[in-house]
Amino acid sequence: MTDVYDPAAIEPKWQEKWEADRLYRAEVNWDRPKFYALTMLPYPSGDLHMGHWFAMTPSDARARFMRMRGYNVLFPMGFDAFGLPAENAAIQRNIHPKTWTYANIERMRRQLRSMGAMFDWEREAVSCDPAYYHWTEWFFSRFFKGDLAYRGEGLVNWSETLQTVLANEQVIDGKDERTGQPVVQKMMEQWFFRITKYAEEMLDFSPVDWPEPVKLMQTNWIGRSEGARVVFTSESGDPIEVFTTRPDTLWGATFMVLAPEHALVDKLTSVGRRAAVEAYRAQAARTTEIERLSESREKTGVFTGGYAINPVNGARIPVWIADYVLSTYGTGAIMAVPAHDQRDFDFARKYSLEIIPVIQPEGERLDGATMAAAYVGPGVMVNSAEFDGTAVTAAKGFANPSIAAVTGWLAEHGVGGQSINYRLRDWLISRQRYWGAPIPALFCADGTIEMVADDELPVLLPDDVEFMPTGQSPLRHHEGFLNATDAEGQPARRETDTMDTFMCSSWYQYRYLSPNYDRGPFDPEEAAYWLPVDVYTGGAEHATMHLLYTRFFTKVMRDLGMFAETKRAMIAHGRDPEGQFDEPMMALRNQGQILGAERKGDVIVAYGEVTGSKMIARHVEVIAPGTRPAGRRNDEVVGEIMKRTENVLTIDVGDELFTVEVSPTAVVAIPSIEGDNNVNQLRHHLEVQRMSKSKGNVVNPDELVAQYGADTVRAYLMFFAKWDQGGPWNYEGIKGPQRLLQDVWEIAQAQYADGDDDTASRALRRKTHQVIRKVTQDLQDFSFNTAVAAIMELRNTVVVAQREGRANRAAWEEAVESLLLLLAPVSPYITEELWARRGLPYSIHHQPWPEWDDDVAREEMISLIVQINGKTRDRIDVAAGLPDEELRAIALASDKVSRWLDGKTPQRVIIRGQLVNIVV
RNA sequence: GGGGAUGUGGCGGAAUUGGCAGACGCGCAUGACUUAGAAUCAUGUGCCGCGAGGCGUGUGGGUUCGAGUCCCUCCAUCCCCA
Repeated sequence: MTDVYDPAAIEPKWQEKWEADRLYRAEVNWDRPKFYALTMLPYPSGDLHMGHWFAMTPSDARARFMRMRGYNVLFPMGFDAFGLPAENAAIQRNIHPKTWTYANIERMRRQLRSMGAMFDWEREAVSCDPAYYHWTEWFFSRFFKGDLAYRGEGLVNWSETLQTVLANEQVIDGKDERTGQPVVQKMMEQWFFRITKYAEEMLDFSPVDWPEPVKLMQTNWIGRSEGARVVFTSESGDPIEVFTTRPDTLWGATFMVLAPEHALVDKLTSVGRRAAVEAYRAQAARTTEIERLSESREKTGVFTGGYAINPVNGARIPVWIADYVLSTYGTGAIMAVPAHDQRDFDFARKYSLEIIPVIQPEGERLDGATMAAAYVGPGVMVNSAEFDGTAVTAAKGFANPSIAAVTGWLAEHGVGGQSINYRLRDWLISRQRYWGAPIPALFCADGTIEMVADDELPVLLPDDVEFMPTGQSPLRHHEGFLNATDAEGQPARRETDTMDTFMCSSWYQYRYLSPNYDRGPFDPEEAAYWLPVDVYTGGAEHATMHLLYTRFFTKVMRDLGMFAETKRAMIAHGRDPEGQFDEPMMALRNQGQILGAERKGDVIVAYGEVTGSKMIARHVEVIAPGTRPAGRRNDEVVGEIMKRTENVLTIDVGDELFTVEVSPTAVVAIPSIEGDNNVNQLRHHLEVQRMSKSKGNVVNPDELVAQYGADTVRAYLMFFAKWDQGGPWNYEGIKGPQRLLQDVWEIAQAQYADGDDDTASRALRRKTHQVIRKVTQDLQDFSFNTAVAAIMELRNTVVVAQREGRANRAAWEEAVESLLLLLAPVSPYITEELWARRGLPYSIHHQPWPEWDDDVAREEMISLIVQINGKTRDRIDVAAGLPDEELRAIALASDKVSRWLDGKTPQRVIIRGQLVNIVV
């Protein structure tokens, strides 16, 4: 007798029992091997969506798998709780960011619990909690004292009308996303972290097991290039330093280009050119960096009227400014060699500047007047004085003899030398926002900057703040916050910028170790056991920024001696601390993104009056697609709804998008929905794209969980797509995992009549052991979809075995219990329930992972594949393990083979495993 | 624009080192059970062809006894950009 499978009854029951029993409490135990499994913490946006489940439940299954394999597993969870959306909510809906954030956290905690994950909630960390940001501030202070934090000039998005700084994500097409006000790029003094100091070390991935694409992206992001510094001189004697990867082309430098923001521009600009230069600088300020770097965009620039002297040959060359040179990259100035650099070439052609080839390819003569493109290949140096004839190879950097030779010459003559440049720039940490960790800096009356004393940390965010509709940080007007006293007791002004939230998420893996610890960011005793993170899971979209920042953070912590006590504790427990603090996460695995589903919009016919560029509709009717051609006339519009905002529709009428406003009294007719219809029931088109609240295509897992149970949703998420790729969401296939669990529910409680067929028993055991092997390897490799598929295969085999009843009871019991154990990490509730119902000891999640025996798993028969010229012509069942000669004889004896050979003699016979290929 | 990825049935996807293309699942079809539907069960299901057979992993080419897998070309889609 089995009752029906009712997840709504069993899931809450076990959830409560597990919590009461502290089943997932992870405690230091030096007698057991540790495993720190970490998954990226969510931003508390309000509701957990399918993307969170897709990221977290497979990570949880993996952590559970490791636990069953004997590891003491730490799998914590928390919230990355500072950030812009909370502040937007405050501005738009007049809710305090703190209220909004904590309400969301509370909601998401409940949703996270329903997942059935083995999170140790006693280790939860919330980054906006003063107990947390106390240490974020403390880190900042330490970084400052270690000369890793400094004040510098950085570009910000400045809105002149709002008098405020906007975040990059608030700026779209050079305008404020919310108000449409224009945004300009403005230099402003801000805080930076010296991440570039670690550029070289961060290029070394040898200690970590990370995906190749992530390592490649970080390597490109850091962008190391070898070259030379060269000091040019302006006519007034000011040095202008440039970095070049091609010092061997110095003799071909025919002009210089400075960034429009370069400090020397004013001084170099001649009286006659001043107006043009100023106009150009204003225009450049309106251009984003991405646009400026775009290679497809036409290069523009203006001549300053000034000249510089090339140090290698004394040539007098004109100095231009152009926005393709960035002040934040390199030295903000370049030497232009149009003959051998395509950007410089385009620029020179456009403005009729001189082009002098200095590298001659073999068997070809370049002519500056007629070249169609810059020459960037190998050759020999020419027109370069004593270096004429030096070989130029395709090698980059100092491995190229021409580059090495000229670089050495520059150093000898005191006009430059070897230099390594990185694309990576220092980390701009300042945010002109309220809802972030305060920067614990004081601006003293004498102009110096000091850090708030440790015993006065944390600098608390004041609660009594008013939010301006402009988005300006309320801290700037909060007298109580602004006014402070420095170490000498003199009045000082507090820093009102807060920290980038990437700062909070750069060290949370340490806070989880001891979220309530108050003598430091983490407890060294906990750290000595758990560190480093063994496997980190999260989205590939964080490949560069977050993962680069957190690596930098750990390296700084190591160099500032913050792990000293942890090392002592490690040694005391007999663990070697060597190499444990060079990297935060030893292994990394990425999941892909769940994209919002594509959906067609309703096709409608709207009748009404056209006023100006839109129609006010009196009647809107949904029609079957294709029944009427899209288009518009004076009083009638036909087309698909692309967008709907309240009662305003954007209709695709074929060749353009047209706006239809549905009047409040209009009749809306939707045949597929019974009764009276209203405008809100009209469906608009959705593209396949990232799920996000602003796009309105978020799939809420709560409803699915209510309908199918968390176990089924978990199994489906692991099954429906490749984990590392993700894909557009659809729940069409959820019936598969639902049937799996339904079948397991019945199998595990079925009465089994003992059988006595040895062959059947062996076959059942063989499948059981093959599946144990497959699931073990797949979970090891994060291949969740194939692991679930293998479990389904075992289910299929067991269902047939039950119907046939020929295998013996031992084989049956082994198959059924293995099935439950293999499924336990995927679907923890149902397996716990069935384990208990079978009278087995609590908890299934404390059981050891099943082992397989290769001998039991070995096939007895194989299907021999017989190919002729690589095409399969026959399949013959033969015993496994026959020698090649025998396989060859069997294959050649096949009727089908002789028919295909048609009397011809085989030239070659290739035998590989169970395949025989006959070449004719 | 730069960087990173991905293209396999109607759909999601599977396929150690180059070696049976399409595991597993959804969907669909036919049948069984049922007053009916849902659920369940059985069988089938890459495409063309009555069949023998042919064709098939985005496109076009190449290497090989043999290519989804390796090399070159082009096309399409997605993600990230301080």
